[in-house]
Amino acid sequence: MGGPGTDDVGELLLRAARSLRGRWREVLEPWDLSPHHARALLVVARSQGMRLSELAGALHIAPRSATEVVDALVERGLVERAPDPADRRAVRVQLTDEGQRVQAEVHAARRADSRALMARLPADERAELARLLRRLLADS
Amino acid sequence: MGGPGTDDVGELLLRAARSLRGRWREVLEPWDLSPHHARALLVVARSQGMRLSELAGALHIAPRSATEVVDALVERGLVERAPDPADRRAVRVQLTDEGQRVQAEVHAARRADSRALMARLPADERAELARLLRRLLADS
DNA sequence: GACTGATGCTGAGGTTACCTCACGGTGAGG
DNA sequence: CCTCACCGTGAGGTAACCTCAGCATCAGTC
Repeated sequence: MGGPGTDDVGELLLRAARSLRGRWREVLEPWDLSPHHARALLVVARSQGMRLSELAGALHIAPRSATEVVDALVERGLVERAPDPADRRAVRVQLTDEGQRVQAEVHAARRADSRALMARLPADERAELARLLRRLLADS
Repeated sequence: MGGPGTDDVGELLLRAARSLRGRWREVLEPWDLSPHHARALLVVARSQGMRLSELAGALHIAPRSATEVVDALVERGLVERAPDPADRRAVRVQLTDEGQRVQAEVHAARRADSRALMARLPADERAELARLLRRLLADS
């Protein structure tokens, strides 16, 4: 808008985040992954063999919805379900080799892009930005 | 990876924005408005009598989708369609009195909330944050 | 003044990412 | 072994998008 002075820092924050997400979406195109699925892939990579319900928690979605996310990733051959030997109700989710590979590539690409954006600021200002954001998030 | 210090400023940015949006959603509850509809209401308020296609542009959605947004707001009695005297194909959208009232309230509430969050930072740091974010947004 | 091609909105129908509810399989404590 | 809690999933629903087709209208050409 270019309102008066846009003293509204919140609006700036949202716009910056939107820009970042837009870039991310573009970055993901080569792999034909939605940001959503990429995020799930990353979470699974972070803790292999996690339960479906844990995944749901990590993604802040209902357990039922985690089933669908996993279905989609399984269909793409990126993750697989494995029975939990200790609890036959539970299902453990882990990356396939393909999933491992894709996850690594995507993660690297995202990181590179994020870094490219942040390169607009010199290192010290970037650190300052991080500090300020962390402070905002102190207690949610 | 939660790496050492999460040098990933991008992630912090996204998290801060998510937190802000979550709060916004709560703020809107009393009016039973989705963030989406509230945003549309605000856009219409900013330029009364705008065309549906303009609204679509401002919201970055397809023209067809603007029809639906307006339908919803009309149903809630917040906006109304008016014929464009100069072009009988076009439809102009404007706030009803109720819409005007609600928009003002919502806008004030959102602003107050954003301000409450930002109050975690002293004024000078807030200004610094705004400066840094603006720089990130410099060109898309 | 009629023809042609663009433009503005909307009906029909599809997709994605969520949700709740109900259910069968399983674990765990009394 | 019985009940009660918990795990994942089928069924079915919603919100916010989309594309495509169609009708009304406008603007320029002859």
